[in-house]
Amino acid sequence: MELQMEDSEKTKQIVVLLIGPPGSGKSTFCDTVLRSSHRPWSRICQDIISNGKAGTKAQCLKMAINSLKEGKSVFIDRCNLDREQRSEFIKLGDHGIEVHAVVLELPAQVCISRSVKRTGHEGNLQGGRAAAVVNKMLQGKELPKVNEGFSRIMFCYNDADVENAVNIYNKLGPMDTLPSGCFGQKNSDTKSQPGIMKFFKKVTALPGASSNGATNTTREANEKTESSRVSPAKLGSTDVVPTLAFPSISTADFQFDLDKASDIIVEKAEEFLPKLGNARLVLVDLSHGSKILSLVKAKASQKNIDSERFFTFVGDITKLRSEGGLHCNVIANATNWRLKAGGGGVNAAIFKAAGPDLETATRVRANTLLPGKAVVVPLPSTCPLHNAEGITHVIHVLGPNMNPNRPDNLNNDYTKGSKTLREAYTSLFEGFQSVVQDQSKFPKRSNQTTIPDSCQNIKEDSERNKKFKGSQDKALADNLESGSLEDTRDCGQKVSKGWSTWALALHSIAMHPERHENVVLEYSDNIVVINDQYPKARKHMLVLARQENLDGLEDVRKENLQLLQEMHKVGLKWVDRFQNEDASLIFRLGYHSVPSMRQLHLHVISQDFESDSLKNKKHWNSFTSSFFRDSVDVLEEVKNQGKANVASEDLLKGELRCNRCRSVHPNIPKLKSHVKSCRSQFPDHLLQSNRLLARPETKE
DNA sequence: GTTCTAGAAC
DNA sequence: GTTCTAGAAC
Repeated sequence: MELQMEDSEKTKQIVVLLIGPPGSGKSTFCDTVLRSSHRPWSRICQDIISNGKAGTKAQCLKMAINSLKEGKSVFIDRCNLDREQRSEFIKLGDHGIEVHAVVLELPAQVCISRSVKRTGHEGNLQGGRAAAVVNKMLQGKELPKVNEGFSRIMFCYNDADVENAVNIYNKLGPMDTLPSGCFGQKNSDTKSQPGIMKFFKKVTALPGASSNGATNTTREANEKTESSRVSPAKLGSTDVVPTLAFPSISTADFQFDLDKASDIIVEKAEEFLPKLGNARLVLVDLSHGSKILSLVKAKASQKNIDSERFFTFVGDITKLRSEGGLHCNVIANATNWRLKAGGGGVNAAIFKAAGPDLETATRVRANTLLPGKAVVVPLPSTCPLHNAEGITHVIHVLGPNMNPNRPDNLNNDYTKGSKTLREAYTSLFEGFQSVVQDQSKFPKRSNQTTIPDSCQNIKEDSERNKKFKGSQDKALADNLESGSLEDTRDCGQKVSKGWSTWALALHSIAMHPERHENVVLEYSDNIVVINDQYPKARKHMLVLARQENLDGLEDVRKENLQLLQEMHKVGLKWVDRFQNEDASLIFRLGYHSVPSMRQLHLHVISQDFESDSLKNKKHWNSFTSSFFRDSVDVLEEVKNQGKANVASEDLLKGELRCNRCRSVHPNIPKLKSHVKSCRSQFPDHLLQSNRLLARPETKE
């Protein structure tokens, strides 16, 4: 007891090994503790230790030693399922440092389904593979024992146990220690498993612990559990939750009233949380004494807003993960109307930390920003913020200017100011919402990669390289392969990597229709209309979008809706023209799920498919399977869910079916001869919603 | 995206 | 033998 008292006077570092399979909630555990603990922690996660990618055990050990030297306690966030895997980390405890284990023994099904569902995990375990991996790992599992060298082991079997454990470490101050022993284990092959509730009684009864923080900690944790205000499954539902970190808009330079601003922040957070799934919003400020943070914190708690999903955080918004242990995949930038680096505060810091990549990526999206508006900018994977902090998007947002010493201020008009600030947060949170939706449905994208995921990237790179093959010199190819260079051809504009030269033709026409008079049928500021060079039917033309960075359907977002509507309208106009010439022509308007050529283009194609250029299965299936996405459906989807669904390229390899009667044919010539004479009605699906455009008298 | 062609399918 | 496809090359 005496010893314990003495020890508690000094900082008492600990090493905590998390033990559990993928999906058991290890990362969430660490993140939650790191977020609010007063003890300096370092989370050592093998999944991201190598520049955001999976690394080795040796790297983890090295980093752990460094962190311990810096006086931090460490979480070892890797599976650590067998004794051998754990042994070297236990040795870290040789110099008076305690080594703890927290065992996340959640039902395998829970872990598997989380692993399968997860889209933002820093590791590499998505899709159905997860089940196999988790199962295999669990087979080799050895539960930790005190005699391995742990001074303390805690077992968690459900979310409530996990929450208790989190709280215990959460509240553990730098001087505090926790009682030694084995806690919470269910099937007792050890003697000391009093179960979680018994454990609390035991701890509060410990005389030596009564003066240190651990007692209070555990008691509070206990009370929290007993009052059962903890919503289940809040913890560990995914390992990395989509999180937006944002600074308070307009309250620094623009001198917006803090009290009013905090009302608006809380109001908007409350409004958006329900729309954001499990995603989190974090208000960040650099200083500990931040008034806006405390105001927001108080108001949020008054309104009973879920503090797991909306909270405040003190730290540098550009170093939240590396220095604060808080992983935010999206950060907001309180920017200036020119969307330029400089000025001061957050804007300068973010542009500086992100390097020139951010400026380039921003320029592609917008040149200026109005107060109340926001623009979402995906960070290229080359960007330091992406690599080091796991930030995939920066959302620039401009708030109202209430600073009387600055030009264009609102002259203390808070009616207008508040309206604009509300609008700013709405734009910001909507932007975040669109990112969350993208990332949950399309976790893989090379130029807009969400979370480091080496396997996906490798796969995608090789896919892209297929298109790329043979078109460039080897040096460039190698550079692209390693992801170190961006393609700077074509007007010197940066483009996402991987498009071969032939695939750029449409992009070039879209950007410079005036240079392609011979093929361009018409163009406006937003669209270019051309005949398809290799028409796959009697009439086949393309409506190209003229917007940069809109390479295909996958890139389409809500903000492009108007453009899509215009493209559709122009397509309809041409259908009308063609049908005036030949009323028997029947058309469909739509997009290829995955285009071969860069630049979003709408196909306007007659359904006869009478063409010598239609030569192979890929041609046929790209227009007649669900790989072809009808423009009407795309419009609906973008309107309702902020993006369009895209079908798998596998559909292109499917059997050859007649587009009318759906009969199967063995090869292209036979299919074509059948199609030429097939007079069956089109499938029901196409007869609905104007997917098929036919003149009334010819509609069969 | 197309062209070319080896070799599979018939 | 010819027809047709699939994959490499561009």
